[in-house]
Amino acid sequence: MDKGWGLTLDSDSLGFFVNKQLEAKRNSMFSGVDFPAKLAHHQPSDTSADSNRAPVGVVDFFSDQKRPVNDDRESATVAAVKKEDSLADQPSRPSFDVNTGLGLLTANTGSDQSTVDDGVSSDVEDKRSKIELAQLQVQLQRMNAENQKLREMLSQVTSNYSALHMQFVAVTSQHQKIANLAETSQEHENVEGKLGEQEERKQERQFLDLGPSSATDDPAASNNSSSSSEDRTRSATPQNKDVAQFDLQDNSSNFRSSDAKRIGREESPDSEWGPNKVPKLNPSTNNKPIEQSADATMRKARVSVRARSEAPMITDGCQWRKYGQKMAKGNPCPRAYYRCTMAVGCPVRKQVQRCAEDRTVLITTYEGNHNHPLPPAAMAMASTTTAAANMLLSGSMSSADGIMNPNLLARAILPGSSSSMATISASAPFPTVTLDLTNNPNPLQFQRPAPAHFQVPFPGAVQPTQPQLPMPPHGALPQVFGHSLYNQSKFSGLQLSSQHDQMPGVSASQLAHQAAAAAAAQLHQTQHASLADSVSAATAAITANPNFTAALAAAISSIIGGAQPNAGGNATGNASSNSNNNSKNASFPGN
DNA sequence: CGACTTTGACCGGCGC
DNA sequence: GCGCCGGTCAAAGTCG
Repeated sequence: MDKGWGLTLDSDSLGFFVNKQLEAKRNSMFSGVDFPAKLAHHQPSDTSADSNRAPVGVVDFFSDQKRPVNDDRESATVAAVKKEDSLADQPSRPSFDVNTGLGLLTANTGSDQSTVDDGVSSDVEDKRSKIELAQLQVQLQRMNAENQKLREMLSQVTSNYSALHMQFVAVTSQHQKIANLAETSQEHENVEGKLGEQEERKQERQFLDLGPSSATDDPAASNNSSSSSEDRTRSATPQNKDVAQFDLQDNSSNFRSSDAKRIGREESPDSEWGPNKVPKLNPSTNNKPIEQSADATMRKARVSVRARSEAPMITDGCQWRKYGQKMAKGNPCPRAYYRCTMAVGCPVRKQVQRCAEDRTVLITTYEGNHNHPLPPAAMAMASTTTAAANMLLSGSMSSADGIMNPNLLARAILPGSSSSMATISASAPFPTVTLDLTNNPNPLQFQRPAPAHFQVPFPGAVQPTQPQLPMPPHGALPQVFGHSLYNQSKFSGLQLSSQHDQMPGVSASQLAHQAAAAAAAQLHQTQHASLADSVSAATAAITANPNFTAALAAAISSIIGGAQPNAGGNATGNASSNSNNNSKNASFPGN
């Protein structure tokens, strides 16, 4: 697939369509002047046709430089045309110039220098060449304008599609939620009728435990709770109640207002993490334990990022507080537990552990959604992880019956021989999207994306029909989806236009955000037929661009703080905590 | 002194 | 029921 013209949609049908249109335009445009097809539209997989079209003596100076962005080819073509134009008046000129590619236009004119006499005929030829060149320039300009329009159209269409898709997901989720609530509510009331008040409360608590953690009837009863940490006390802050959480609390809050009143500490952030807080199934209530279990599992969606780093922790723009460290089985390196401290009661936590096989690989697992505004640097990572979680969760809806078939997903992710791009594991306790950014031997190579490693394990064959999509509180995803493709095309441009983050007016965080946007959009697109290609494109966007890689120090986590200093000081104003952590984490796993 | 890390204890789930 | 294991708590220690 042609990656040219800044459209890196790969197998995306829309991009394919647009590229085909562009190709048709180019072919028709240059058909009369015998313009080398490769120059107009480099297509490595179709060299035979190109060679037939290319005149003798033409040097395809792009054939050995498979650069990802063809905008430069356009400009190079125009430059060549202009330069040729300037040289047209010279009495003698080389048949072609390997360095400048001027020979292309020499051949394009169709004039044979060896057979053209000096004098009048030569002047006529020159004038004719000038005219043709002028026409070519006009046509090139027109083509560029049309290309730009097509890009904008593509971006707009993609944006509209993303918006519609998100609306569809939201509406479907709402419908399913209502249906589930109606069903469970009816069963619940039946149970209530049979039990005494105390037993009733117990039942409710058990039901509500599916959402937030241990709900209590009153403050006195809360003392009976097995744990009453200050975190949980803080978590009772009202802000949590309005936050779109990742958890079953939506169900609980929507269940009945009277029930909500009995919840002393609903939406405890601690409830969102850890098997200890995993919803307890109550066999007596018989509330479709399978569905609820799967539902809870979906809400435990995690995004794991594997990246090489000597630093103890990746710098992702957020502030984290370490609250525990454990030795995990099967790994000599301890696992560290961090909690987001940028806002009181933020439910986001992460685990950091070095890979047992390769201790240079740092595995960072995120879970939950921030309930507070994020700095741009953190926004990039949050957008990416949220998008990945969205991809994972909404992927369960891609099938007609709403049940995720891991095999189908596996085939979608692993089409044929490209299985090295992604794997699926069903062994993880929680649905996890694993972004493996460690296998990138040559970040300068773009044409073959670095292997993306997407693990989308689903512990059970039956998945809930409605994942509770975690909507990013920071509201980054809409923009992410809306401009993803265009942004991604920009990345390629960055690779060519600047070698060391010298893009004027573009900060590292902006680059990171753009990168995250592209990655997020690509992740989002993985719900569709072009899953593997989208994944590869997203990963390519992440890994291919060295500037981008540096900029992503605060984002996708292929960029690591500490040992690999962040580009431009990481562009994160809140990295003090992390740097502090780095300095203090002398006993960090693997160090 | 506040924020953070360390680290042993604790808790609940799960498998045998 | 017991032990293992992952995750969390919280007191003590450290640091700026």
